[in-house]
Order: sequence, then structure tokens, then C-alpha cells
Amino acid sequence: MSELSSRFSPAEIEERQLEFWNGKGFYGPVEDPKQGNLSRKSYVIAIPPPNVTGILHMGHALNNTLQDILIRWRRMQGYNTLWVPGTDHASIATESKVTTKLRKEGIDKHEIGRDEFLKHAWEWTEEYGGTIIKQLKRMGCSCDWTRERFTMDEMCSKAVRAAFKRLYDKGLIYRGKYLVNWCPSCQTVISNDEVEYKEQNGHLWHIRYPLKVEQENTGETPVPQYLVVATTRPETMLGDTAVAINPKDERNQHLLGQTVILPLMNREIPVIADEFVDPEFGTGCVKVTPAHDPNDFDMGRRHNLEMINILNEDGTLNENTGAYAGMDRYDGRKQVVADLEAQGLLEKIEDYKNNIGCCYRSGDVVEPFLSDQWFVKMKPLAEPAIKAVREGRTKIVPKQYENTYYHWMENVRDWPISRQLFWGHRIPIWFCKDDPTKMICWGGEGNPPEVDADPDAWRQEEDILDTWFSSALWPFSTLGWPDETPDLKAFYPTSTLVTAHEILFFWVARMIMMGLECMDDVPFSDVYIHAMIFDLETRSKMSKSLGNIIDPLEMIDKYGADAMRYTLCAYAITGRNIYLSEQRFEGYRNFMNKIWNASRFVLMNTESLDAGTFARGVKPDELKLEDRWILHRLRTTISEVNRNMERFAFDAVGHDIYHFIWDDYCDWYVELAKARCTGEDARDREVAQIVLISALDAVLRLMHPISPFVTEELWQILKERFGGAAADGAGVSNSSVAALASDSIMTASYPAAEDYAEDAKAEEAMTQLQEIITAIRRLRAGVNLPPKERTNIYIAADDCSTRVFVTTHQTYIASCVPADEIIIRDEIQADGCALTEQLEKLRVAIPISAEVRDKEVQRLQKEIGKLEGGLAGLEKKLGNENFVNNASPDVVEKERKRQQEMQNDLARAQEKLAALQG
RNA sequence: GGGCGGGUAGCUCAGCUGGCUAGAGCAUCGCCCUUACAAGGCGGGGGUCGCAGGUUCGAUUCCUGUCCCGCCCA
Repeated sequence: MSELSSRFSPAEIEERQLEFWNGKGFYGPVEDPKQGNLSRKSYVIAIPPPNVTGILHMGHALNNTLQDILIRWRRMQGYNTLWVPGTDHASIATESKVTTKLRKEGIDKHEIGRDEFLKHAWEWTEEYGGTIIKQLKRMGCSCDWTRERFTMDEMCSKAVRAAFKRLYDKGLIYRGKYLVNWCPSCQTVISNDEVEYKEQNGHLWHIRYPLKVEQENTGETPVPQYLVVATTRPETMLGDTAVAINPKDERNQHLLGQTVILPLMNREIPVIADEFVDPEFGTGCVKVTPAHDPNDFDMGRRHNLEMINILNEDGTLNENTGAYAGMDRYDGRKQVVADLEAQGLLEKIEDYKNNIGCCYRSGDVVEPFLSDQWFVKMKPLAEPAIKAVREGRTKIVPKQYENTYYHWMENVRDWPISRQLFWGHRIPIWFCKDDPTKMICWGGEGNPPEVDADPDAWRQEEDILDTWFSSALWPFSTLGWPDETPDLKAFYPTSTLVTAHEILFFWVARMIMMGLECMDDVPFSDVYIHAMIFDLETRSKMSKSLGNIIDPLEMIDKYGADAMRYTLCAYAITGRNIYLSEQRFEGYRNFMNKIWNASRFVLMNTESLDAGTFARGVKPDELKLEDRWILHRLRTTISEVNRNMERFAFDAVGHDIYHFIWDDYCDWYVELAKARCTGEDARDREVAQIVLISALDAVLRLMHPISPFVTEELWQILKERFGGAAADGAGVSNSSVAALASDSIMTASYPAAEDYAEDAKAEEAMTQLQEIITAIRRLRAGVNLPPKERTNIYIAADDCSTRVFVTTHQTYIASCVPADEIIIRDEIQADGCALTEQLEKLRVAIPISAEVRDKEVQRLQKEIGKLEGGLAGLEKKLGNENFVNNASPDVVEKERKRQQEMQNDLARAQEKLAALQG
């Protein structure tokens, strides 16, 4: 046999297994739709495409570990599985990275223009784009790499154009006004992350707006004939179209429904009620300038207010500002303030610090600017998407997210899809230069025929589409839509989407809408939402700036991919944050070492067994209690694991397997099997060996989806040693013999509970024996008996059947605790020469020599003396009023707790002493 | 402000349809290098299940109120 080292070294096996799996082509579906009809049920996952230029972080590692667990599990269960991998072009992130790089080289993206910029962006993508995919492969992700996609590749781009055209033709895409960031110096729109916020010392101007109708004066408190609003940008008042108050604001109730005369413009504007207004801030009255402030823009939409643009593209005031037209916005500000003051409408000016958005390039102050943008109408798309979830055609796990989903979908707003960037899918709309109302939407490749016929008459829309637009098509664009490919027919709808809750709206909801719209079916039947990874120490998101990143690749290097995957699986709780620390990885590395060594034990102790004997198996009546018990425990574990996989309880799956391997198989079964493996009874030795191997094979298969490398490595040795013979149908090794005929553990069948017999009696008997053994060990540990020292063991039960049970199974007790003799009686006399413990049905005792007893008595007396002394001091302290009244409460509390603990320890020691002194 | 979730051992979390002496891992304490594994073995200690009511034979679990903490949307 190949010698296993006594320590598990992941680095030595990972690369070899990756090459093996890849070479065998195990990653793709067993039945390729292109080859014809499929006999198996399919199970499909579309990867949440990571950013093409991204690098693997712990969130990706978790997300993809869970997907790989699911796909490997279903593959072993016999499904025709497909996991489609790929990456996302991530307009904003990628463009900003490329822009930064170019800037360092002294190149300005706006100067070089779209085509030149795209060359740089593609270069960048080609250089860094493979990184995350390589990293996923290293983790062991069993994606079908032959089907890898990219949102900007030809296949996905075709789908984007087709979807846009489809929505456009149905009237679901329209052009409307939206606020964008405008840089007056560059005279261009800039994206959100090109805006840099700088704190500035500004002012808050308080301006009086006269009311139109004079308030009736009741003679009590004179009501002012104006209201007061505050602003940091007084010139924007020229574009005000309302004043808003909070509907619950009591002090301003009288203003509701009134009309205000906008100073300087003499325009009548209404006072409206809107929840947005903070009634506590200033006077509780807010001027509303929908065309020049994002919040006001939203209010304007809610109340159908007129949106008056007061700026020209160069930052000067436009014709809508009357007398101020042509002035620069800052000159206009000065003039507006001066005019207000002259009219007595300026109440006061305060100093005010605020954050001002500036253009990263020119440094100029960015203006919110009304411009033409493309939108998707959401209502008609949202309704069927809500229905699909309500009807359970797509289930969201955990279920509470369904509420979040409904809430968002029912209040969904139209989706602005234009982005003022270069890197992405350019909107497939062409405008007629002569007639701006004339436009063509073209869903095919290249240009529409009209444009080719007369290129100079048309110009294509400059904007590109929001990245989420292409992401929304991902589950079917990756399968070939709009073409009716064999893949699309076979694999849509997909089965499970695994993602984090932060993109439930951005992505999940939109995929459901687009799936229903384009494919007339939901994109997946289950959405599993996992938690997000946080750092345990800082209790915050992992980020470069905080320096609290735990790098998955570093964890793989240090602890192995298997341990990292197992850790993430075991901590994959739903719906909350996962607080990770490096220590956790160490724990599961130890677990990998445990199963490695358990396998090492099995291999070392089964050298005398041949494949034929193994395949002939064991008949049920040849099995001993512990054999029946471990097979029963295996059955229970398999059943729990499958149940927990079904409900995405990955943490429970991890615990089930961990508990079986460590606590049942290693701590009890292997220990009991040790003597049999070297025993005289040849057949009993074989039985133990066959059960050891069968259970090991089963648990390796059970665990393979979580930790594929180590399980494959160990399983291949089992296959080499015990595979190859035909099962004869006689018993416990059957399912292992069948499984070992596969080339790889990843294509072997997943264990089924039915393969192992249920045996409640064995379970009950073993539990009882475990209790007896543990009780005796407890007694021994209580007097610090060295592990090898033998004693007599007394077991007393008044119930005859219990005595028979213990008599029948006393060899188990003897093999777990060093015993001279096991004496079974109906009672034990307490004579001070024994330590005893009462269990439910019986009493166990060990004798102790006078020497040990004396030593123990001395030790206890010393301990009691120490405790009494300590307690006396504490009581004195706590009895002292000065201490109790003056010391800080938590110190007093701490001392009280200490007192309680010492009292408990004292009582226990006294009890032990009393028993020893008989 | 609206919505959603959480508060269980020192820490991180399980506990599913009300029913075990409320569990696990890590940490901690004691003994042990026993020929698979010291990345290990054996044993121990540690909880008012946030607080106050209610329903019930029975509540960590269901209901009401309350305090605290998160997240999302605005």
C-alpha cells in the first residue's frame, strides 16, 4: 500500500486531484443535450458572475463553496448537473480602474474617446480577467469550464440587444428626465464614483417666502406673513416649484394648502406635505428644487411638480432665471442674496459645514443636472414576478426574505438603465440627426440597415446600459438565448441560485422579471440567500482600508482548500453575518487531519483483507453490537445530511458529518475495533475490517461535496485496495462495492440511508454502555488515576435484566477502561474504600487503595482548607458596608459571583470527602 | 420615518411543528506523549434562553408590551 504520512498535507494532493478531475471531464453534464435525449433529471446552477477584474475574497469563497457543495451532491445523486461559470463586465468598477490607470499614464479618457478607451479596457480585462476564474478552480469548484461566459462576450451581448429590443417594442423602455452629475468645467456627465466629496465651509441662508393669502389674525399670536426656508445654494431658489413640510409637523399645519409667492421670480408655488421633510430641522419648511437636487427630484416626482432647469451646460444661469440669465452660478448666487437682502427677505446667514461633490478631474463643483435617460417600466414586469414567488414557483430561502422581496417589488420604481460610461453594452438606439423624434431600435448585430444606408444621417445613443441589465439575463443568456439552443431547452429554468441578500433587488428580482418576460418562466426554482462575511475582531465588513481581510487563498495555502471549504460550510448560517477568524480554519484543518488519520488506521489494519472477501460482505447475523450500532448511526447521519442539504442547512450538514466521524466512528467504533483487528477470531476480524471500510467509504462519499480533495485522495486508495470485485448481495459492503466501481468519488453514488439497516436496539444498548464507561472514567479521573492503572470495577443493579445486560457486554467495558475484574452485584456497600456514581439503572464504583484514598483525602482537605480561607476573606469583604457601597457595582458583582463559585466548589469537595471517609 | 431580522455558555452560533437534565465548536480547567492522529486522548466546570406580562398541564419556542443591537429602503 502507499504509505500515508501521519499528518495531512493538503498541498501535496490538491493539484493532483484537480488535474485528475479536469482530465476526466467530470465537470460538465454527463448527458450533453447536443447529443440527443436526456434520461436524467437536470440540476443547474448559474454562478453569480464575479467582477471580471476582481480577485477572490471570502464572500466569493463562501458563495462558491456552497454552490459546489450543491452541484457535487446532486451530481453524485445521479442528476445531469450543470454549473455555468462566468464573469461580469462590471461597468463602473472596471471603468474606474481603467480610468485610474490611464490617468496615472497621463491619459484622459474623455480626450481619447470611446473606441480608444475600449481598447485599453479590453487589454485590462484580458490581463486581469482570468484571475478570479483561476482562483475558483483552485478551490475545486466543479463548474463546466467549457461553458464559461462573460457578460460582454458575443453570446451575452446578443441577448442584451435582443432583450432591449423586445422591451422597447413592447413599450416597456422609455426615455425620461433624470438627475445626473454634471461637471460644468468638463461639460460632461460623470458617474457617481467620479465624484469626490470635500468638506467646505459654507453658509446656510435663511430666506423668507411671502405667503399669498394673508393669514387671518385672531388677535392672539400674530402670524407672520411669510415662511422661512434655509438653503446652502440660494441661487437654486430660482428653480423652486414648491415648499414642503412634514405632514405630521404640528407647528406648520396652518401652512398646508397655502400658496407662496416665490421671491425674485414672483412665481406662485404650493406648500406640499411630504414625509421626507425633517420637522425638527430649521423651521420645518423646505424649498423644493426638483431639477437641481436628488431629494427634491424624488419629491417632485411624488407630487408631480414642475421641474425647472435653471442652468446651462457651462454652469451659467439660463433663460428660466429671468434677470439672472447669463450670469455664472456663483455670481448669480451673490446677486440673489443681495436682492433678497434689499427686499428684506433675508432673515439670517449662518456658517455651515457641508460636503460638496467635486469632479475628480477638474475639481469643479458638480451640479445635479436634469437630463434625458432611459428607463425600464417596472410595474408590468413586477406583477408577474410577485405572483411567481407567491405561487411558490420560485422559493426564497430563508423565507423571511420573501417579505422583503414583496415589499420592494410592490413599491418598485422605474429602473434607470442609462450609464454615462464607455465600458458596457451601448444602448442600441439610433437618432435621426435631422429629426430628434425619429429613432431606431436595433436588436441585431452591427448597425440597422437604415444607418448603413446613410451613416451621416444617424447617430447612436452615447450611453451604455446598467451592468445589471445584462446580469438580469444571465440564467438564459448563458445558455444561448435568444437562440433556441439544446442547452437552453435542457437547462432552463435553472434549479438553485446561491447569493447574498445585498443583491436581492439589484439582481435576483430583476432576473425573475426578465426570465418571466423573455422565457415565460422563472429563472430558478430556489434562491438560497447566505449570510455575509464579517471580521470577528472588528465586527465589520472585511475591507482593505480596515486591514481586516482574511484572504481565502492564504487560508488555502495554510490549511488547505478542504479545510477552508469545510469551515465556510459549517459557518454558513442563514440570514445573518458570519464572523470569521483565522482560528476557525485551524479547527477544521484539524478535522481533516482526523479523518486522514482514521483512514490511515483503517488502511493499516485491513492489510490482510482482500477485495473478494470485502465484496462478499457480512451477513446481518455475523454483526456484533458495535457493528450494528455504527451502521445504524451511519444510516441516521446520511438521512440527516440529505434532509439538511435539501433545506440548505449547510451548517447542520457540516455538524452532522463532523459528529459522526469524530464522536461515533473515531472515538467509539475504531476504539472497539482495535482489539478485533488483532484478535484471534479470523472471521470476527474480517467482519470488523469490512465494517470499518464500508463506513469509511460511505462517510468519504458523504463528505465529498464539502471537502473534495482529501476525500478523493483517501477514497482512491480504498478503490485500489478493495474495488474491483463484484458484490454478491450478502450485506453491508454492497453499496461500497458498487460505489468503488466508479472512476472517481465525485461520480460515485451519494450514500442513501436505505443502504444501512436501522437498529434502534443497538443504539439503545450502545448508549447505555457509553454511559457506564464514561461514568467509570469520570470516577478514575476524579482521583487522578493514571490511564494505564487497572482497578476492579463494581457494577450494581437491583434489576435482573440490567445485570444480565452488563454481564453480556462486560468485554466492552473492559476494552474501554483498564479493569482487573468486573464484579456485577445487586448492591454495593459504601465502606469508604470505593468511589461510586449512581446512573439511571445502575451504580458503578471503583475501589481505591488506602494509599490513594489517603492521598485523595489529604488533597481534598487541603482544597477545602483553601476554599474556606478564601471564602472567609470574601465574606468579610462583602460584609463590609464601605466596600459594598463604595466599590463599583461590577466589582462587587464579580466578588459575589466568586463567592458563589467557591461555595459550590466547597460543597462538592466536602461531599467527596464525606464519601471517602465512609 | 417605513420595512425586516436578531438578543441562548467567556466568544461565535444551533435549537425546525411548544415537551429530554437547553446543545455544538472555539476558549477554559485537571490528568495523560496509550503503537491512526498532541493538528491527539480521557474527564470536568460554565446558562435566570434581553426584560415584564399573557396563553397553556407545560414556553428558549406562541401572543402582547418594553429595552437594546443590526441590516435594507427612504
